[in-house]
Amino acid sequence: MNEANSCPMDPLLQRITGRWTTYILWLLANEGPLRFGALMALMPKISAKVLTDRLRTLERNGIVLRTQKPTIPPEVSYELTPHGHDLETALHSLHRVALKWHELGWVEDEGFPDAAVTLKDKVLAD
Amino acid sequence: MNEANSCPMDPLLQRITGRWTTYILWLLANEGPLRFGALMALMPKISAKVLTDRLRTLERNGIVLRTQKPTIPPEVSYELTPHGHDLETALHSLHRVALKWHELGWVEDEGFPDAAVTLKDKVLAD
DNA sequence: GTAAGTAATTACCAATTGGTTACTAGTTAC
DNA sequence: GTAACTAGTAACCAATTGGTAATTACTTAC
Repeated sequence: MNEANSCPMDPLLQRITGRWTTYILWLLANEGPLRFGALMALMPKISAKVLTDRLRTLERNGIVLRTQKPTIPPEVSYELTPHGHDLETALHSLHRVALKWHELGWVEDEGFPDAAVTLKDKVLAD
Repeated sequence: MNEANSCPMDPLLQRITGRWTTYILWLLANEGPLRFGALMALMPKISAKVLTDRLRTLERNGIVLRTQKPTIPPEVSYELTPHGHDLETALHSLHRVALKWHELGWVEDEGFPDAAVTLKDKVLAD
């Protein structure tokens, strides 16, 4: 587990992390199956192109299942596969951290309000 | 928590996920403080430029602490801040999934060997 | 007859990201 | 005297990513 080559964490992270990817997984884990349009509505800043790309990749990886009714207009929904459900514990754990940090007033690229204590470099005397 | 605006998951994920970022956090969580060179050795494919960038961002966000001895040659090491330690439970949970999927033979962009069951689109009759 | 609704895909362009090479500093070992 | 050691930084270029607008298909409502 000490060499990147043999550590299974790296390939996993490459596929489930990244802009939007983990958030999509969290939404599916937390809310259950969602239609394409519902996912778009839950992520106002994402474009259809990127959402499609992320869902296709997750599908290829066996993490998300796509279900379509070939009607017009089409109705397509997405849910976690049985394997995808393996991620739920970790996602809920991350969510707990998110809530905690939110309460603490954590801000992106500014850190925590108590930053004076934790943010600065430590410089050890020579 | 249903609107992306108000959901604290999105800002958290934006800062701790992404190529290499989560893996760096996992290494620091799992192995303790590590020097720059040790991190490079554990990630043969990362470049110094990218590693520096990821560490700087994590530092700005109060998740990683940088400690330097101003000697020559310099000695710099990185560790999780107290807040950074909040992520340990989630990271270990992800690691458990990584081990399980690895055992199941999961392959990036090919999914699981039992893909026939989970990978294909479901098409519901009209 | 015309517009709306859904889940995309395509093409094109702009922005962001990442790779590579060279360079730095002061001490120690050869 | 010269090379190695460490943790970067800067400059430049190539590759990847993402945004936007246009388009599709058929049905239903106005």
